[in-house]
Amino acid sequence: MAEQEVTIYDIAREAGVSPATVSRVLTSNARVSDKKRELVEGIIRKHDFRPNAVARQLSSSTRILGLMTADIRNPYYAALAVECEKAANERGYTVLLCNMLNSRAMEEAHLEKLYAQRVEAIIQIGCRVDDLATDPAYAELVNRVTRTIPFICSGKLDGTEAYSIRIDHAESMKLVMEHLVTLGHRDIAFIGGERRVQSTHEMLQQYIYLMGSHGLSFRETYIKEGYYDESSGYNGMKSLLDHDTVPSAVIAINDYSAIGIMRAVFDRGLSIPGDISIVSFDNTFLSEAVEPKLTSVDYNYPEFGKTLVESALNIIGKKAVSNLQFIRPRLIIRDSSSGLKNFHKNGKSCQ
Amino acid sequence: MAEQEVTIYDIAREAGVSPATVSRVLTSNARVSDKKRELVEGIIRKHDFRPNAVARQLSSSTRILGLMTADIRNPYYAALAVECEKAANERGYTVLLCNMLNSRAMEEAHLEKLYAQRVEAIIQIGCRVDDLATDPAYAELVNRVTRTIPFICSGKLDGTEAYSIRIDHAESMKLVMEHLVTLGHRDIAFIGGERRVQSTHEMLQQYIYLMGSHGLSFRETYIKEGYYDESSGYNGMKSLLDHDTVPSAVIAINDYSAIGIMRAVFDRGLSIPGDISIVSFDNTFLSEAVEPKLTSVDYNYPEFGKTLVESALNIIGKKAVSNLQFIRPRLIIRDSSSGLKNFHKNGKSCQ
DNA sequence: ATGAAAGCGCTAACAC
DNA sequence: GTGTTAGCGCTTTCAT
Repeated sequence: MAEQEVTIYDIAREAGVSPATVSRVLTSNARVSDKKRELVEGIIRKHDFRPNAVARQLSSSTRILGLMTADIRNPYYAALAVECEKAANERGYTVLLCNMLNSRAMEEAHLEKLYAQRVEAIIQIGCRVDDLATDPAYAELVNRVTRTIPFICSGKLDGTEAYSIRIDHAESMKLVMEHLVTLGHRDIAFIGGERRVQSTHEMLQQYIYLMGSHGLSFRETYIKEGYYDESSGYNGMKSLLDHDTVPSAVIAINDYSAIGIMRAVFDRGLSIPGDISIVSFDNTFLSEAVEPKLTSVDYNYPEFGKTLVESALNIIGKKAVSNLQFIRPRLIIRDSSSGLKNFHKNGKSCQ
Repeated sequence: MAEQEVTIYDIAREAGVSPATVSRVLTSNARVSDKKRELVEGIIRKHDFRPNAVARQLSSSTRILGLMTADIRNPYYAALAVECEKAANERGYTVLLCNMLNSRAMEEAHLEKLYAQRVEAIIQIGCRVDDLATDPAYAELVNRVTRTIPFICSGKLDGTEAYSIRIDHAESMKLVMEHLVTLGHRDIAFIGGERRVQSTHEMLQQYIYLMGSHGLSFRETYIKEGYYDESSGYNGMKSLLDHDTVPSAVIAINDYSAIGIMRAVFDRGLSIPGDISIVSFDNTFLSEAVEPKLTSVDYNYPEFGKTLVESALNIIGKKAVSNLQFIRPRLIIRDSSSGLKNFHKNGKSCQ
């Protein structure tokens, strides 16, 4: 450590050329004679010189994208964040990842930070942008940002110029419901999620609508609101088993809560999918890590990430981008769902 | 979008003061008269001015820490990365997070990037620094970096000036073995992990040693090498059940592979911990998400993250920091381990 | 306490 | 093709 920084000027002096020439071989934005190019490249190699990215960013563009996620420890966000990063890297961009950890204060702090950093666009996945009712204070902050920086999110922000690239949650629910109805299920419950969250709201609405349109009887008690974690699933399912007619199929708000639901089912000595079918959303690695493997709705993370990043870059490049785009979900059918009354499927009466 | 950037000069002109004064109120590094301070602050607020962080970084320090992790989608790295970020934020630092996605090419690319970005220190968790045998090419690259930037890692890098803050894996294994031996287990298997990885190597060695020191008979076939995922656990356990005397306890290389091991056990109609006890490492959220909940070794992520970051900051601040520090593991006892021959613990014969 | 001015390390006109 | 020069937006001596 502790060594004088080598700069472009040192290289230039040693090569007997101007700093501009060194810059040219570095960026290859202009032609330089082979002779000088090789000379300069040699000296750069000799000193292991790496141009200061901060200085570069100050005089040209930063080529940095800001990515704000709710909580990277959640597999859903981790999967999507990684895909965004891949897509960005492919286009020569770096991603500055911020974790909001479900704190509204951090959310604002990170937005400010990314703005100060003059990233070229900000992509936000989760948190305020997922609210059913937009927080006016946050909208105002975003409006400040969008005066100079494109803002793309996975949800919506009423009263702002935010671009939205979101999952078609109604379509997701439709895939799930049709799958279950086709299998013969008529008593279908929905566990987990908060109504104040846009996506959950849409799913809930679609769930109720489809129960009706399929001629199934809708019961308010078949909806168990909660959060998005294991214990929400467990508690929701437990209360369903305690106080109600047992449904033949359960829709979990996500994979994680499905794990809790499964635990509650097993606790009662019931089997999956023999006694109860379970279907979830997100299709994270958890879907394949549990037994039976979960039937789950997939959002095509590589494409989702790519769409977010490509849209950001197109907006930066002044190309026309639709304000609202949808990601088409698809159902991945595994072992947690099966036809009604299909007991003892594998010749086992328990587990 | 598209609006002329407001700079410190604009603020200065409007306030009738010099740019230096505006800078002073921004940084509060020097005293400014209350009168001018309030005047300037008013104008800053009026324009919602935020100083350009890139320009700041160029003229003073960046206050950025580079964090390289193997794969953020792995709950272990996610947990640790988040704690590092928290610790850094508390000290006024920003974290630039890089995902190596288990690719050696990305690992080098990210190291170069962080170097170019002139981060004040680089923390690497996972990948090359976890290898038993240091990759000389990577060591050389790191040596280049450490000429100007402190490098801290979770493993080791022979022949470099890297600081090491690592888990005491031998101690981890000791905790696990003593727990199992105390419960009466004598046939203990070890599933998952690669020998070429330093941590696995240490655990394996300690496992063999402790089998001996406890007078238990060691069988080579009780060691099933693999990777660190669910299917490694599943396949390892399956082969154990197929070809060998069934052990009464299994040590899993991590939570994720433990899930696979559990699946293989259940597939055979055996119970946990009734027939087989399972203990794992990492204590990620998965330990609590499965049934039965896993007994697992915890690494105190908040403290681990804090130690990494504090050490980095101390090195930056030229304070004395030990080249090698250890994180003390602790065992979290849950439901997947119990006394030998404790069948039908909960009155259930199955599941 | 405050202003003038010199960087920080690089890029990009502009001139030759 | 190549060098000169003026920024990019801020911080920080150095005077006053």
